[in-house]
Amino acid sequence: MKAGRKRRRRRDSAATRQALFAAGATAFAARGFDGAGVDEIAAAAGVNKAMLYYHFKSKRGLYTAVLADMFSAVADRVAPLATAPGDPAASLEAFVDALADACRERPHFPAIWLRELADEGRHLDASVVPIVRGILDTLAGLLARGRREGRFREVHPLLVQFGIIGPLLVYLGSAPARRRLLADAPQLAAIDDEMAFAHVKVATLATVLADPAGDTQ
Amino acid sequence: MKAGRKRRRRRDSAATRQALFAAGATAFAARGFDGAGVDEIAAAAGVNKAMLYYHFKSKRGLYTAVLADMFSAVADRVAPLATAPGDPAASLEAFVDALADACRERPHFPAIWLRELADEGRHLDASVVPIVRGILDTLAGLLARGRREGRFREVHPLLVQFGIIGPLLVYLGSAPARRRLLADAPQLAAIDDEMAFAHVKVATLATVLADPAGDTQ
DNA sequence: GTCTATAAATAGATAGAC
DNA sequence: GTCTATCTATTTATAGAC
Repeated sequence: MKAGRKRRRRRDSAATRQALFAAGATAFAARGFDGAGVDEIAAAAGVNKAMLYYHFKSKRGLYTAVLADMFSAVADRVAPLATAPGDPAASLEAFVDALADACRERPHFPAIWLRELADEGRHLDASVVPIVRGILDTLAGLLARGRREGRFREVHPLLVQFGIIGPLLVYLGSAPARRRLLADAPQLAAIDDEMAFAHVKVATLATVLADPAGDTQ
Repeated sequence: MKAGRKRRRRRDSAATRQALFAAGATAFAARGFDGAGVDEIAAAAGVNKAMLYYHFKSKRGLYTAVLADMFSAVADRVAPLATAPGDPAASLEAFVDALADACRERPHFPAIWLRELADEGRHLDASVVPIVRGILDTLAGLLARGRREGRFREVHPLLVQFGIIGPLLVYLGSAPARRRLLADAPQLAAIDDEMAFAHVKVATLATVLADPAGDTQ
């Protein structure tokens, strides 16, 4: 009975933390770090505001937890691709899929990343920086492998990175804005997710694949 | 003398307004609508805070003025491209250049647009919506022309739009963040603007150009 | 048109009871 | 672990003198 009570308490605590996390992620995506208020976050989570400070220490602490979860998810997925066997082009497509999957599981992901890019890293905790950096290093490794194997041209990793996340984040992150702006043009607003991902892959491969003729420049 | 005084007063007033506009654009780009404070904006402009309300009515009024200037500049530049004579592919590259030029003249442009995309249109005044819409319509017209002439495949205008502005805004808008995150890897951080624009053009054309063989699917 | 002073509201954060 | 009540700082905005 004592143990039972303990277990229940622990589960409730984890549920509270999880509710705050989810509400925070949603609020930060929709309104940004400065726009989201701790009052609304707590209200949306259905818990008291003081709980936010108990579980995450501060508004910034909650934000950092959301960011770490986001970027870790991507980093874990893409890590194997830098040294994976097989066609580098397939690995590059898998890199796009990994990003797309992480975004699908976390609807708050694209908007938060878009804001973070514009934010001069002001809200980016030092603990998250290496994670983001790891993602870029993985892509650079993948591109180097493709080049060693003669499949890829020499391209700047950041340009490839931006060529992928740019359209992806803008497409997924602007969905709410699109619904407002294009409410009167449904045929314009209608896009299929898979079509968008395929588009990104075509565009990306076109910039990195070596000329079939064989010259690398 | 009376006229002279009048003229001088008018010029000073315009200068005040212009200083507020510039300071506001910079602050909104760096910190977002909610993150930027009217106090800092006025201080950065070197004028009194009350002047902001006199000239722009509210913080939101200033923000709307900045947005209208941004999107009007793009809309004006691209407008002729929908019906321009000549190769549609060249027009599409000119579309990219028009965006790039507007960003070059307005360093605040990319970051503000990035934030706006994530913002569910919350800070987008109704007067600005048709301007943004016009840009998209121009691109749709350009793509339709290219398809009529057999040069382009059938592609969703929004995908092309996102394929262009995504990398472009992310590349240009993340410059401050990049300087922070990649301070220790200058060879990674070093990108030439022209290289980035060329990259975007290659990626875009690859997704819209019809197969040279002639089949449109 | 420009400034000073201040109102009015809201923000993030904490102390302490339970 | 959770809630109530509150503190303090900051924010947008305005009234009124010059």
